[in-house]
Amino acid sequence: MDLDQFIAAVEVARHPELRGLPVVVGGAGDPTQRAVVATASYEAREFGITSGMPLRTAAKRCPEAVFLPSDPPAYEEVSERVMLVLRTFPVVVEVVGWDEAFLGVAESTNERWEAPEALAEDVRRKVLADTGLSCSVGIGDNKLRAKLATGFAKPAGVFRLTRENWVEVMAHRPPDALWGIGGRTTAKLADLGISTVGELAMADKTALAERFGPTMGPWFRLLALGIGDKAVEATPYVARSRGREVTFQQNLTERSEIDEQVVVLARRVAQDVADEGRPAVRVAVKVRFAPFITQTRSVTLPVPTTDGGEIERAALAVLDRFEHTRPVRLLGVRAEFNHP
DNA sequence: TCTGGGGTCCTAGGACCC
DNA sequence: TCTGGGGTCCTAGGACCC
Repeated sequence: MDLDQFIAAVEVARHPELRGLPVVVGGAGDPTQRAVVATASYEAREFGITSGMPLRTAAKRCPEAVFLPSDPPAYEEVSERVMLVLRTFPVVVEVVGWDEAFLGVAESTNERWEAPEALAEDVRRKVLADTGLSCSVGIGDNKLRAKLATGFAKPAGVFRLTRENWVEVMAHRPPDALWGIGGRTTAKLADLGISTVGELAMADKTALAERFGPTMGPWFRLLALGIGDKAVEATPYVARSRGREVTFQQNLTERSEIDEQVVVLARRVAQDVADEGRPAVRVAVKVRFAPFITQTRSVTLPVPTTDGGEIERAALAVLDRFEHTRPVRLLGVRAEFNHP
């Protein structure tokens, strides 16, 4: 299940007068600031506005669009309501993000599998009735195919992608149509003479391993064959890390100011670590220098800790290891936990 | 089109150890 | 004399996803 234009839909739901207008949500809602589009309404997408695009660009494409600030707590709350609706069905629910979840239905034990479309439509109807939000449902014989199917189901529809129609639907598409292959890998594959999912499915395993490593190479081929996990897990997920980062509207040039901001971030991270109740084993600092040069440095703590002072000191020590020669555009601090 | 913030996982080289 | 083999940990960066 994937909610349609989720963030924009939440905003339109609480500002009904915006229905039918191009709505763009992102940053502080000010298109002159450094920020990107979180979600654009379908009306805004008509103007070529897409997620991840700088707000400034979006404003150029559609000056009359309504720009709204991003309000994560509001989206979190609505998301939780949707997930509660999903849990009223006889399915295993695995939450993937604010706007997505896998619904696990056992083929052999659930008569609904005979007509998964009927279940899918029930889900769509109940989500809409109980939350006012439109969603799309993809049906698949594994998670990869179900996930990709939601894309073909959009907006407000249902689509079934299984072993039966995989080749017909996917073989002619570029590799980045797959979930887990992006633009970078698609470009590298093109260098190997592979430009479609069908070609990737038939590619030489050894050649892929040589180019992309022993895990990724063969995995890409499996993706192209439509092979993937079937297990839908309801168990709450355990974080591997917690981080905070901020892009400054004006680059920082004073070292004292940079130190101050790292302390602010480290204290927030320390609070998150304390809330998590598990000790941090490693602290990483990210610096994006002007114009857009991103570097990270990190340290394994001598002793795992939840102590804010320790995390703060570690972050400052790591910050000191960068070569500070350019203005700073972004700072980030991240704490890592031991694997659960 | 001057490019957010929150994450995850993989890779590869060097250190270090036996 | 001119160089083992395996394993683990640490670190930086890349790629991807929502």
